[in-house]
Amino acid sequence: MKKIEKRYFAACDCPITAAMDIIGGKWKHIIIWILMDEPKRFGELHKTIPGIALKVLSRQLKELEADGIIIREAFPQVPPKVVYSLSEKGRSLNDVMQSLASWSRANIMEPVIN
Amino acid sequence: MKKIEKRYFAACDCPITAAMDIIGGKWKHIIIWILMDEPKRFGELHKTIPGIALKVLSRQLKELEADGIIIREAFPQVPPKVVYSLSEKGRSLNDVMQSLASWSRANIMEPVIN
DNA sequence: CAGGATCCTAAACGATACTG
DNA sequence: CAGTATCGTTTAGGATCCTG
Repeated sequence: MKKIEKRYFAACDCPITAAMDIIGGKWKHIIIWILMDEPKRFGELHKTIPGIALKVLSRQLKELEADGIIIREAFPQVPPKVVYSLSEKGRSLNDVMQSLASWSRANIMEPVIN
Repeated sequence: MKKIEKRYFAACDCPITAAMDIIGGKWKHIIIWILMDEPKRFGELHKTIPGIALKVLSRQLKELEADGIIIREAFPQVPPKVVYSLSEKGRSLNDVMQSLASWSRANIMEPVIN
């Protein structure tokens, strides 16, 4: 599916591209980071991530689900309730995320709070 | 400079964005990965990374230099010679890169060789 | 509440030609 | 050799409205 077309660099011996392909982009890593804490509903994610458009959040979630990183669980009730959580594979990204976080904290100056 | 405009998520408590901002994109992590091995000239990088356009490689290198990740050393001779290498800060990304690489190797199926 | 549909913008990416 | 200039393409990201 999607991933196949997007994986350009298997030719070079850079084994990082696969991971970057999954956590790359403007929001994916943030979503994963948040879900690493605990499962969340769609609306919660939307509120937790300031600035993300509904459609974008929706699509990112779908892509992460397609990549086997997160699990979407829909409860058939009115109003609807959908809970997103990390899969086993998603949770295996923890080391990567911690590594990224610790480098960020060590190397980045003051964040822009506003 | 550039980084400031591009850092959107300091508001959320996701400390990963800073690192993703630097190694994100389609090529940055590949360039860093290659330079992690040894310094390379512009043309070598171009040959080592199949598919990257000259203009794109050039701009990525400039951005990485601006972020303090790589060092550009130009030798004033004809024909010109320019060598790119990782700075101390760039080399400090090694843990992150190894972490990404090991996750990728563990989780990704067959790369598309062609 | 969770999101799909539609339309739009900005920016990333790319191919080719050219220059100091 | 190491790029820059120019132009074109692609796609991620976004605003708004609508629906089961």
